[in-house]
Amino acid sequence: MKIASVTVDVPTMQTDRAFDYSIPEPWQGKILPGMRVIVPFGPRKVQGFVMGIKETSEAKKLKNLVQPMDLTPVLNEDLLHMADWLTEQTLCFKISALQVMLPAAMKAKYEKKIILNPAKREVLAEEAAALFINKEEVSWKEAEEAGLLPLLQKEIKAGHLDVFYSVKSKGRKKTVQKFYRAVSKEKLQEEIESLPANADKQKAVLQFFISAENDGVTSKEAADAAGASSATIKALADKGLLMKKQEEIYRNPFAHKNFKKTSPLPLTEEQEKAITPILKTIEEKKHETFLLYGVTGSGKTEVYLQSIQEVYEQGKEAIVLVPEISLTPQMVDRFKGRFGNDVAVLHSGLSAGEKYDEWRKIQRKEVKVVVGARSAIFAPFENLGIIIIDEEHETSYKQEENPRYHARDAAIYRAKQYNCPVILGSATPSLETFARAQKGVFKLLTLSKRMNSGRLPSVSIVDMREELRGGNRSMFSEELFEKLQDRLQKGEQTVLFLNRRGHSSFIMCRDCGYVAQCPQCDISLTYHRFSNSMKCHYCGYETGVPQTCPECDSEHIRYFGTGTQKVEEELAKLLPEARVIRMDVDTTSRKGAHERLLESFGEGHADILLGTQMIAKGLDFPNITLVGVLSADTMLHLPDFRSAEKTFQLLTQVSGRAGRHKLPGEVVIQTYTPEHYSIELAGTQNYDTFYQKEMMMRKMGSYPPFYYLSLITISHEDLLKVVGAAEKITKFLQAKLSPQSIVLGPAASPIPRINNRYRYQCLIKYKREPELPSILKTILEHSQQQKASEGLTISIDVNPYMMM
DNA sequence: CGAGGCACGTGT
DNA sequence: CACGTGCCTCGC
Repeated sequence: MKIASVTVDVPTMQTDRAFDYSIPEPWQGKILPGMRVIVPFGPRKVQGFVMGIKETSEAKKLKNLVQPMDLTPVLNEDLLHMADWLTEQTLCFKISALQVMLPAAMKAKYEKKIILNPAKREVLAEEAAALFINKEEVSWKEAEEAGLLPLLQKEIKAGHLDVFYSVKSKGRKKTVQKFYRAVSKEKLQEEIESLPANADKQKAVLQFFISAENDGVTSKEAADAAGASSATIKALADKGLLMKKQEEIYRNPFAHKNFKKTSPLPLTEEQEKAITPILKTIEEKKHETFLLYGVTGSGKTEVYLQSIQEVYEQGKEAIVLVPEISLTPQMVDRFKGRFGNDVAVLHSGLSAGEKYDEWRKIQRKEVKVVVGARSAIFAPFENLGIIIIDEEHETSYKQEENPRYHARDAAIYRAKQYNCPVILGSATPSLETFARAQKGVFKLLTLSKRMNSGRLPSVSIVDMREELRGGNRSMFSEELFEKLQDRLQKGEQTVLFLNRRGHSSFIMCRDCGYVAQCPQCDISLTYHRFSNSMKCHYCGYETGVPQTCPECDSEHIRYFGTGTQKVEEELAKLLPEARVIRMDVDTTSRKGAHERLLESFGEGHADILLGTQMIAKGLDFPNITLVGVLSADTMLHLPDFRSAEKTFQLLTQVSGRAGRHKLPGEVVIQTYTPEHYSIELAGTQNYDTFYQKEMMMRKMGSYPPFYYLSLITISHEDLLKVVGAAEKITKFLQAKLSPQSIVLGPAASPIPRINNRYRYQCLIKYKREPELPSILKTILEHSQQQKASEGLTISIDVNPYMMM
């Protein structure tokens, strides 16, 4: 056992395989699969993952691996298998699959340095020597910026300098210095007595260390307790009476919070009925996927908690996935409240270091439950007992970069590895999931009643075209405005929801219809009030706001697309007495801002909560009795076959925020297309009818769940080259695929140009196409050669969610 | 991805 | 024929 087979951190097609390295003597037997190692690769050093250990190698000459980066494997065997599966499923590089499973802090940090050979300091050219005054190494970048590279290169050749490559992990473990008694308590007592009379500070500190239950305190803690300063502590340490030790600690993002311990609630009859088959599966150690289909407020979370309880009592672990956007403090509280310190939380609000720490808690088996966003599905547990995906229909479970995986598929794969159940929970399941439940692939569990005897809110749909005809040009319909006033009087709370996805704010000339466009992408520029500029969301292009129309010189420039700020202003005009909290990217970008705003609203410091998607989920306050949706149809017109489904889901979610407790709730949905079935049916909260109707539409369009999709996007600076390549690919596919499959395109992408690159796409619809992965791989391999020679980029998304 | 090699071009 | 610029190939 002395050869390690290693996947290197070089994401290209040619290096997407294992490379063999011999393991030098001191590491033999200590290098294990799943460890990160540093290996020489070509002239430099890179990070790699040990995939396996073997005796022999095909390779002619082996290099030694430099050293391991970990003491124990960071990926267990099951995760290594999962990486193979991910690679196959999403057609990504093995290295990308491995990296996505680890916190970003564990990615490699590369540094290239120039080291001085000390014996040669004297013979260096003057300019080069200037760089090495008082030091023996200079970063490559520094040398480059000084414009000294050609000179230094000569010196390197002459052997006066050396190039050195270093590989480090980005993340740092946080440590703290703690002080301990260096001698016995008795000795300390003696010391106190022998100290001069005026040294009362030192005496107090020593007294503290004598009486302290367990020593091992930070300098600040000791100083505060004894009323001394850190200098005193240091003096005592220098005398050899105290000793200091550097200890590793976890960053604790929840340090300031106390979690109220909760115990299992009595289940309703419905919940009882739903949980029974889950518990049975856990007991029998079988894999099964459940769809927990429960209306908003029906108590799905309690079913999750009690299912986890069962797993927990068996000594097994649980993963709970939650959409990033609803990983709110309220949600975290519920899990921490039940399972206390046995819960790790992974979400984007944490710093890289905090995420790393939470991850290490999991790896060291210090926690049993992980609550996190998409990538938490890769939590390094080894004895998984259950996986839960809340809000199963959320599109954020699909990763939009490589590896383009869907957490739902990953969850099912992992659950099969451990013979444990998956619970998919939603009030508005994705069509794919519900169809599978109907077919019996998933087991359907239903919760049809609200807890707290809350009734579903009554919903009224307002036709904004009528309002306009009636002379109301404001963004509030008469009905919504009256209800707003009413709540204000009663002291009840309102949530106003602004759906901005699709349309963002843009500016348009009212005389000639000119809309500011990005010069590099075929998309309108978005108006950013904060910086008073126009920005492109795709390439980052930024320009000033035109005062007059560049086309016709008109001064009638109008700002379109109601942003939250604009609504806020209008509210201030119409209802000056109302206290409004606005939640959008601007007000929540600071760490913890999201939490503070919600808390403040929950405590009744405001009458109206105004926001974008981020307030659609999870929000659960008893005093909310009115929900207003200002423009329900903005995303209905996106070029996406899921737009009706997304609209229905969003409206249903938002409506579910009202009347969750004693007070009955009302919902007002404003729209320009009240006749659309997704809006009409969201109004009556009728998922089943929506499902039927939408399934018909999908069947007619040959879309999922009737067909699978794969999307190929081709991009290049030259439009002709793109079209040419896209046509070739389409022809190739048509020739290779079975006649039952449909190949659409090539057609320009919905955003035909991004960053000066034209984009064409080709969509494959298929029911059964076992050869497709290998066909797609061929296309990718072929494109690799083209990429070098022509600069073509081809990306493939299996089961895409974004058609852009 | 990033280095070193090599096939060209320019300038002498 | 020395040296610079850009493309191609290779990496255990």
